[in-house]
Amino acid sequence: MPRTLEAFQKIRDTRREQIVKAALRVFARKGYAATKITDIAATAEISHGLVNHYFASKEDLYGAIVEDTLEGALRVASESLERSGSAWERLEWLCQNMLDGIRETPEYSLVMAQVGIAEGLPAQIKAFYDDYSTLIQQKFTLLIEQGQQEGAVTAGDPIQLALLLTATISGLSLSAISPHGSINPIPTNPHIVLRMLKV
Amino acid sequence: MPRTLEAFQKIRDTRREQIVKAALRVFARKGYAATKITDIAATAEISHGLVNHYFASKEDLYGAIVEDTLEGALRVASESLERSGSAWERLEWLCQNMLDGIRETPEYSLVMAQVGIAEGLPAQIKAFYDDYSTLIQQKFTLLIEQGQQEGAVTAGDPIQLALLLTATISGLSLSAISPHGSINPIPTNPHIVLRMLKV
DNA sequence: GTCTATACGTAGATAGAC
DNA sequence: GTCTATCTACGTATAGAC
Repeated sequence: MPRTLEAFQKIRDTRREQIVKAALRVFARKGYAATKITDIAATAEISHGLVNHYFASKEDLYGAIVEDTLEGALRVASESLERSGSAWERLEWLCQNMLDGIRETPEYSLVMAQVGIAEGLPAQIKAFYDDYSTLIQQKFTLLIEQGQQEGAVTAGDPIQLALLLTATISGLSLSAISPHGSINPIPTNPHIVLRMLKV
Repeated sequence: MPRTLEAFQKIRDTRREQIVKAALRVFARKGYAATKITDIAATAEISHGLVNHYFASKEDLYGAIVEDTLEGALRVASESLERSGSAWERLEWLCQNMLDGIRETPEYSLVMAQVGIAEGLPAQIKAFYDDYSTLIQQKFTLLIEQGQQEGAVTAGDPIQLALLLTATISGLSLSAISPHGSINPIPTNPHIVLRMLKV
C-alpha cells in the first residue's frame, strides 16, 4: 500500500511545517526559555503531546528553526558575492532582500538576534549560531570591501561597517514586530539605509 | 539612636541598588520570563531570599527597572527639544547621548527593546511602556520635523524617519552586548548614523 | 495520528532561624 | 539584615487510551 504510506508522510510533513511555523511565531515574541510547549501547541491548534511527538524536545524544535534560518541567511549572503554587477548594486540587492524578508516575516531575524545575545541557551545551538554568523558576517565584510575598492562605499573599518549594517537590519526587525499603529517602519527601498555606507 | 537608623537606611539603599544592577544585567540577556530570581541573586552574590525581601516579586523588580529607564529616556528626549542650537545640532546631541549610553550600558536599551516586543509580560508594565514610548517617539518626531523645516533633514514621513532612527539605535544595542571579538560596533560619532537622515 | 492523564523537576514566594 | 528550609504551582516529557 504505497498510497497509504505516501499519505501518512504527507500528513507528517504538513504537521511538522505547521508546528515550526507556530513555534517561530512564539519563540520570536517570548524567547526560548519563556516559550511553553503549550503556547506553541495552542498557536498551532493541536495538543502539547503532539508537539513532543514531532520534536523530541523543545530544544530540538528551536534548533531546527535556528538551523533553517541561518542556512537561508548564509545562502543570501553568498549569493550577494557571486551575482553579477557592481559591488554597490549587489549591496543594494542584498539589502533589499533582507528588508523584504523582514517586512514579510520579521520573526526569523528576531530569533537570530535573540540567539546572539541570550545566555543560558543550549550550547549546541549557540555553537551553531556562532559558526554561521561569523561566516555570514565575513561575506558582508567582503562585499563592503569590494564596495570600497570601487569607490562606492565610505572609508572606515569594513568589519565595523558590516556590523553597523546588520545591527540596523536587526533593529528594524524589532520595530517590525511591535505594533506602532498602522505605521510599518521597514523601508521598501534600501536606499535610505545604505546612505550610511555611501561615500 | 538616629545614627543607627541612618546606617540601616544606607545599607538598604546600597543593597537595593546592587540588586537592581544585577537584575538589569540578567534581564537584558535572558529576558523577563527566563530570568530566575536565583540568577539575579547569584549575580549580586546574595541569597534569593534577600532579593524577595527587597522586592516583593520579580514583577516589581522588573517594573522598577523599566520605569527608571523610560523616565531617563524621556528626559533626554525632552532636553533635545529644549536645548539651544539648530535642530540638526540637537539631533546630533541626542544621537551622541544615546550612543554613549549604549556603549557604556547597552542593557537599558536592550530591556526596552524586549518590553516592546515580548508577549506575556505583566499588563501594568506593558501599559507603562506603551505610554512612555509613545511620548518619546513623539519628541523624536517633532525634532525631525524641525530639522526638515530648517532644511537639514531629508524629506519623508517624519514618523517613519523617527522610527528608523530608534530602530537603528536598538539594533546597535543588540550588537553591543554580543561579543564580536574585540570589535565594538558602536560608533563613537553619531555622524555615520545621521547620514540616513541628512538631506 | 492524536489526545488526555501522570510523573518528575524546578522556579517563585514565604517563614522561621541566626 | 540575611540566610536556609519549605510550600505551592507549573512546565516538560512520557505513557497509555482512542
